[in-house]
Amino acid sequence: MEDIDLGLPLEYEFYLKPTVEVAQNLLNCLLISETEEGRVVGRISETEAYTQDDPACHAFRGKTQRNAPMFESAGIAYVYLCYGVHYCFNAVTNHEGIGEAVLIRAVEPLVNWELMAKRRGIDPNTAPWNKRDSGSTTLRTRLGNHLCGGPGKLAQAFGISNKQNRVDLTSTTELWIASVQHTGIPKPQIVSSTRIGISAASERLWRFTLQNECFLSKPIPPTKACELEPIS
DNA sequence: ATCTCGATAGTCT
DNA sequence: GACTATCGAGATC
Repeated sequence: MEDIDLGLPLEYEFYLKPTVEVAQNLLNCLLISETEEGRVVGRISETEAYTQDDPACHAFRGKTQRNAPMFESAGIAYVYLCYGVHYCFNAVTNHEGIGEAVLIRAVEPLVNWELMAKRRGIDPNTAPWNKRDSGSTTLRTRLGNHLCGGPGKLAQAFGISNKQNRVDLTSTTELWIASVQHTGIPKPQIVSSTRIGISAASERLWRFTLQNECFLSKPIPPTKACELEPIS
């Protein structure tokens, strides 16, 4: 169970590409956290891109103490506290001096569900939502989404806090991202939608997921009715 | 399934 | 002083 192939850590150059491209390329890559408590691994299933010319980006109005890591080296972590309670984990992209990053919004738990559940304060055996229902949603999906289906949740499950701000994600010491196949996902499999909780720049469809993905922070909005085939 | 609402604290105007 | 890249509980359909 613990002996899955972790591949190789993504290199500095991976994060230098345009931020929107990096956000798409990060899908299906592995997020790995190693602490004294143990190692946890997840498969990245939802990302969002934030560029400096984007009103929704923390760096839009220039560098401040909080967003400074976004302007630093590509491939480091940018972690910040949101709503006073939750940490959000980003991978910094683009060259130094440009404030851009990719928010990791959801992962599929792969290794050490037990530790993730412990950190999330969940008892997998007695939690009330831990019941098979009559729908298509499986137990595994529901548990996975409770563990890591959202930026705040996955940060907690992976033991990420402001202590991980600026950690080098290309180094396999504490927190890193790895790719099993360096080529990434074929573009047609990628679905883009509006970013969650963002009102500015709503025309930028920079939330990225894969088709048929079930480990998500929120469902993908239904396709517009006019784009659907009529039902005969 | 979809909604509303409150908690909470750091950041920026 | 007014936000906020969220979460979970509780209400309602």
